[in-house]
Amino acid sequence: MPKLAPVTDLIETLKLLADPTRLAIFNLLMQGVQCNCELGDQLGLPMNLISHHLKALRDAGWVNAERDANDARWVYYAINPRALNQLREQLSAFLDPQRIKPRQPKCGPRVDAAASTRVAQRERVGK
Amino acid sequence: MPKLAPVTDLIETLKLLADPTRLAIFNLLMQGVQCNCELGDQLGLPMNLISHHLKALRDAGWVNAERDANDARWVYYAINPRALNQLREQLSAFLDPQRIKPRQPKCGPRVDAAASTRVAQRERVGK
DNA sequence: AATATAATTCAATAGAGATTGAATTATCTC
DNA sequence: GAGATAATTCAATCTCTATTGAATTATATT
Repeated sequence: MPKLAPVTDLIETLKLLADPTRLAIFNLLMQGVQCNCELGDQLGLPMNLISHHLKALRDAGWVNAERDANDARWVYYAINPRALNQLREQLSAFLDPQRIKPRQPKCGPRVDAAASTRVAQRERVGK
Repeated sequence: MPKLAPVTDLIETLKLLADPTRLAIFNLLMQGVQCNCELGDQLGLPMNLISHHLKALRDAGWVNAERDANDARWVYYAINPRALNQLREQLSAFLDPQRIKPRQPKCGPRVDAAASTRVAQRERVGK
């Protein structure tokens, strides 16, 4: 079991987003409120499949569901704006270029006096 | 085949990032240059697996590889800063809250005169 | 109450890709 | 050149989960 602790939160986020169908649904919701059947029509997919992915998005708290006030058979889905912001911040923090620091790899020949000596020796020998 | 065209680029990006092992590798590289064996040690994973994921990251242009100048057996891996910025921008654009527009779902009972009428009628009938 | 509609749930299948182990390549040291 | 070391490549397996089809739930209409 590898040491993945530092990224366990993020991986859940990314796995959720990384499915083509689910991402396409999410993308349509980013254009505004939609109902299940409308999503299915636009993507050419059956309702139960849409439902399945919407459940995953709801369980994660990314999407809110609301029944039609006049006819409760219809359910409208919308992006949860708070969750969207958290998502943005989570990714932005992870990908922050400032995180990259100058660094000496711990393995490999040391780039120090010893190494310089070795190089010098090799060059002499090579001649 | 669903209409996923709008997200085909992004899905490649996300699939690449959404694997726990690969993300852990990426995360270590975000801390600075590392060689294969060092990554394997820290994650407790075999070199060939590390290699496999590094290849995927290199193929995508996210990671650069450079051989040690003194001993070419060692290869050092580092995040490609340009690619990192593109990645950030791609995700940031997709998740931009500004994209969400007010919208009437096209299905469901119309929230218009007809609907109001229906509601009014139902209420009368219900009584 | 009976029928129709929107959506969800459930069980089974199928497919993608991560992991594993072995073989191979490239480079260095002696 | 022979042996050692870092890394990669290859083929086979295993696992996870998206998809599919059928059954079920919830609500509305007549």
